[in-house]
Amino acid sequence: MAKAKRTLKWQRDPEGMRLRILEAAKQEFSAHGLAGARVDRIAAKAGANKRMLYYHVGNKDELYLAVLEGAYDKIRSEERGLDLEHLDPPEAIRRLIEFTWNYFLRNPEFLSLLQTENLARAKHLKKSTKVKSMHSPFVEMIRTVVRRGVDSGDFQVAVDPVQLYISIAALSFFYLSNSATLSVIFGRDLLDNKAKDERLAHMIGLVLAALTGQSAALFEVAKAPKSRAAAVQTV
Amino acid sequence: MAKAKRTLKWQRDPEGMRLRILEAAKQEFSAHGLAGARVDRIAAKAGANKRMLYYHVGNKDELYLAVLEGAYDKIRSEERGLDLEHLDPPEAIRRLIEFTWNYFLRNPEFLSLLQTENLARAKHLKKSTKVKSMHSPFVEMIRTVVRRGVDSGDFQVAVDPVQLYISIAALSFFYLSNSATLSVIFGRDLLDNKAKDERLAHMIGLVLAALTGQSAALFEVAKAPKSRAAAVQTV
DNA sequence: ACAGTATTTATCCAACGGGTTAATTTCTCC
DNA sequence: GGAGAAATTAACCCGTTGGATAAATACTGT
Repeated sequence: MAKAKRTLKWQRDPEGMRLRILEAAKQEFSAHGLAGARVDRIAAKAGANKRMLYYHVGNKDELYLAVLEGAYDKIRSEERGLDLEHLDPPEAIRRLIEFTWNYFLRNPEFLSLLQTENLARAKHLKKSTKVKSMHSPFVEMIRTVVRRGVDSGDFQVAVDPVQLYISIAALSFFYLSNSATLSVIFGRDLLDNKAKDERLAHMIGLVLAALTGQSAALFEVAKAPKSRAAAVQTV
Repeated sequence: MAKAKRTLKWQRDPEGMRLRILEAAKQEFSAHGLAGARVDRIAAKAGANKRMLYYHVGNKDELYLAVLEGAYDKIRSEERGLDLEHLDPPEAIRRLIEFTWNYFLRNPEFLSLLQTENLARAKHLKKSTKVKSMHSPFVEMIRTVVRRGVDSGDFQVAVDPVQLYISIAALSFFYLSNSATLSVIFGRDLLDNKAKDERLAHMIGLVLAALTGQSAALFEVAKAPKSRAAAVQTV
């Protein structure tokens, strides 16, 4: 009784509320896409009233854009924390692939949001000056790493850093974002631990083999006796 | 007058109608996703009445599944038409990459549909026994090509064919399906002809370099004089 | 303590959207 | 040539949904 009095009817918490709204919106948009997302569900998940969304962020589209900007902001921030410049080039590339893979694994909503935004042909992203100014540090990182690798003789090729960046992202992104349909097609779970480990090893092997020309050392199997090669490959 | 009499009010054409409905539905679902698609728009695009959709195909979900099944059917059919078994292994892989790239370019709705279905975690695909039974011939193709390549000494590695298949698809798929956001992020059009040519060359170079270990021959730039290497790379 | 403002709640509503019902027209086969 | 089935049209139904309005409640500074 006395307690009920202390917690009157509600407390003010604008910042907390805004964060809860954005978090709820992120979940809702990534789970259902833009058209499939329900404003009422976002409000409910945020423990709020629907009116609050409009008060603190804006209408559905503005809400969506805020979520998208937040997602880019987050990955850019983590990317900046990765220091690859001083590693030897093959190790730097390996770390880059591992980071990308793990980031996507840890943030599946990011993948969904990008898929959704691309379905919309980046209509919203184009309007966001904020995101346009958030350049990934990876392109320059890759450029210098590749240059160093070529100079040191580790790498055989001076590959376009943008292409390489896209390729590294692609190898992880597609596997994870399309794992649902791929798992059905192949009739096996691509997301169990064994499959994930194999995928990471494959991606690292593929990219490093291409750059260094040392296929043998990077994929498990080399030009070993054929019988053994056949045995080791995982299928 | 006499003519107007001949074309009374409408003609019967169940097969044609069904096809027009499915084509319209494909466009609508790929342009707007499942939740964003509008049944009325599909009807209008098909030059039909909304009731016709339900009469000839079913409700929205069934319509969507029919479209999805049609999309898989089409790509599997074209895949079967590709005969790579008798080519020498590097050439076979090159053709495989080119086919994948061009198929995705020619059928952007296929990409969108897959994105949409993955956003839905393959909920509909799982219910389709039809699609589950449509195995891609590429996995076995790749398996034998890789085996031949290893035996002949063209390839240094016996890579898992499923992994390679996914990787080849990934390199094209991600680039194209995410070209809208990537173009904004990089501030350049990834779909103009020059960019597309470069992308195809990059993908072929990457995969073949990894398999053969001959990076130099495959990417444009080798361990040439550094100044030249820097000049040639595109960025 | 109280006036003014920021924050939150409780309703409401008009448009939309998927789906249905019932009537109408064309075709086919006897 | 007409009866019955197949195909198509037109109109309607009703729950949902994004968004708006207005009133209530909790802070803040003075």
